[in-house]
Amino acid sequence: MSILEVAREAGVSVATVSRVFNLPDKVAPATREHVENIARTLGYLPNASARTLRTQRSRVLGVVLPTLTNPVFAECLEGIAQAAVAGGYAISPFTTDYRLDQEDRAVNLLLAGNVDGMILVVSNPATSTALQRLAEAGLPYVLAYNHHPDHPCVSVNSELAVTDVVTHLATLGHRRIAMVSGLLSASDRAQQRCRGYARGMEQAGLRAQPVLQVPFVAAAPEVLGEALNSQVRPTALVCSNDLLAIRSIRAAHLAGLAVPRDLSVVGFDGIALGQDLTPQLSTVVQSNADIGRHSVELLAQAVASGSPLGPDMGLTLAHQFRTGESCAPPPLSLVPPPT
Amino acid sequence: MSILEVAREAGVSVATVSRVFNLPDKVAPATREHVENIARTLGYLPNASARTLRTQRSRVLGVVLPTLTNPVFAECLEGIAQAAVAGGYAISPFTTDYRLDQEDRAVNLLLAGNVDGMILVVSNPATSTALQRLAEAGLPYVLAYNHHPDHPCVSVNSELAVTDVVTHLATLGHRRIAMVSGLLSASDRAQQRCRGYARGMEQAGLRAQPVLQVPFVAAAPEVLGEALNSQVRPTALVCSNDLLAIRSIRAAHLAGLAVPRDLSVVGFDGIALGQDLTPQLSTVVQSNADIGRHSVELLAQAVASGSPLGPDMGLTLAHQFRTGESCAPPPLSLVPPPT
DNA sequence: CTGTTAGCGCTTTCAA
DNA sequence: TTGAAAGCGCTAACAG
Repeated sequence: MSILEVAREAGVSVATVSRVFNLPDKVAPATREHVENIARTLGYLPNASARTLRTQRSRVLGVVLPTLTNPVFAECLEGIAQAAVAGGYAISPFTTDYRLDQEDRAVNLLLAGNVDGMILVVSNPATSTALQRLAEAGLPYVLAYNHHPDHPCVSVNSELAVTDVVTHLATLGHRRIAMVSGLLSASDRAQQRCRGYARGMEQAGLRAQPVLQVPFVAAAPEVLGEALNSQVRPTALVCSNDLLAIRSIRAAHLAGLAVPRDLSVVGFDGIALGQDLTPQLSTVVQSNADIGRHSVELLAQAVASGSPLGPDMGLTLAHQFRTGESCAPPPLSLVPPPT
Repeated sequence: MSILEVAREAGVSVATVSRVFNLPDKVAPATREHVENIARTLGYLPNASARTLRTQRSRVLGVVLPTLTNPVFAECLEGIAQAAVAGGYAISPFTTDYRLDQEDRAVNLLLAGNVDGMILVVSNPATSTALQRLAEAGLPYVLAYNHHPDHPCVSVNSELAVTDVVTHLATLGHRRIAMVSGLLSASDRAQQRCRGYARGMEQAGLRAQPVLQVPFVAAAPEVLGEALNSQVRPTALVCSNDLLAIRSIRAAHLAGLAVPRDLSVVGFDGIALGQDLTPQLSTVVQSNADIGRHSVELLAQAVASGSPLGPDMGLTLAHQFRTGESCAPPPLSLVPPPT
């Protein structure tokens, strides 16, 4: 079913059929209706590849993110998908599983695939070779969740958010507050959040503890179990993300501690599920769908204007602390007496 | 950067360059290396749209699913994405939010987008107009999670699985077992699972109760609260999916009931998160990633063979019941005395 | 083993 | 307001 058959059937030229779909105003109303009818009865759908080849515009946005297994990114992708459809774009997502070679591959595939722009969540913008090549390619792109002065980023101020969380916990009376993170090398987000922790502790006049690094999911109970069984165990855990917070709560349970009675736990991301848990997750809420939506909008804008996004075109979205049920004042017995 | 420039630079014809990328064996090794070098230094990437237009093959698979907000589908999409990359395909996902008009739209967009095949999770295969058109279009497609004799489906036997769950609960001593479902009209999955419940109850010689329908997420505490506060409240809840199970546990908590002490709750789907919760979710586990992977493989096979998948080409994957911590024998006080 | 060439389906000047 | 025709970048006969 090509434009040619529609043209023949309608007794007009292919140019006219094309105009009916792309510049309807430039076609006489009668002709237009006629062509539209023929097209409909024939079930004609303009061929996207041909159009892309001709116009050098695919109306497809590439998306590169670590995994859909973490609801943060699933929520974000949902936002991207919605905004894309609304803007007349399709998307082409790739998953990297936090691996740099996969980042590279995805960007290549996308570049060859004629996407009009890309949204990516990279491990580390400062060192990503994929990002480098992309920037050189002159294709519009925007980073989501990352943060870097040389690139347009849509994110929240993670560092500040975590600092505030620590302050909050300190205000509740906590003194031994620990940070739980995934592999620090795996993402700049993790690093920012740890910096926020360090700053928060400093501001509260507390001594920062070594970050509890959970190298992979299954290691959580072990790593945390050890920390929670120590003599001077923390009374509060600041987790770098919600998934980690959920596992920390589990680890606490396995160690015989109740949350929040014996231990407070705070997450980061605001995944929807957090509110359905018992205890409801206390967390830093960012709208993941909005991060996706705004990324699409920036990109659409760049595509329309024909120029890539400058590093200053990024967006820092608002975040907020949601007081759930997983954090409370420390057990009295564990509050050190004033000195 | 087109094939022409590479050809010029390498001093060969475009045909040779094309062969280097598509039929490397048909090119003299020396020429091949030479062209490869030129292509690399020029940063040449073959244009996917042009190739698609010429070959009528896009190496893109369309995906239509309800939402990424439910980890079931996010896990499935992750599986799809992985298998697709492995098979040399890109994917183009659309989200329908369980709306039929969106299903329709997505299928249209995908049809116009020259995808080589589609994986879809529809509301109801029996009534989906989108599915109808797709089948007529002669494009390979496969349904995931759905179940219907006229279409190739990759799924587990939900009905049987739920029947077994009910049997299990009955064996534990439960008599008042209720079914919790989302809108029954929203999906054939929900209907199958409810049928499984009815059958299980019948087999156990128990009286099936009216299904507790939770029309939308936020309504869970209300609907369930009412049921759980009644005089003859259920001692066990069979939930149509894990998200519903998680909310049911929350609702129980709000109603002052502890799970599993006062109430047993079983889910369906086996989302990864279920194992990190306390209590760990008892659920029917299906490998969502595998459902995605197998769908891709079937589709790839169909594309390779040039013919759509017949209705009998589907796959029923294994499921298993995972005994978590959310189900236990009923409280003794609530077990009716033997008659 | 390599080159020439005809389109794939569409948009877009340019003319009429 | 409409049509004729060029060409986007690529692959695949076909010829050599």
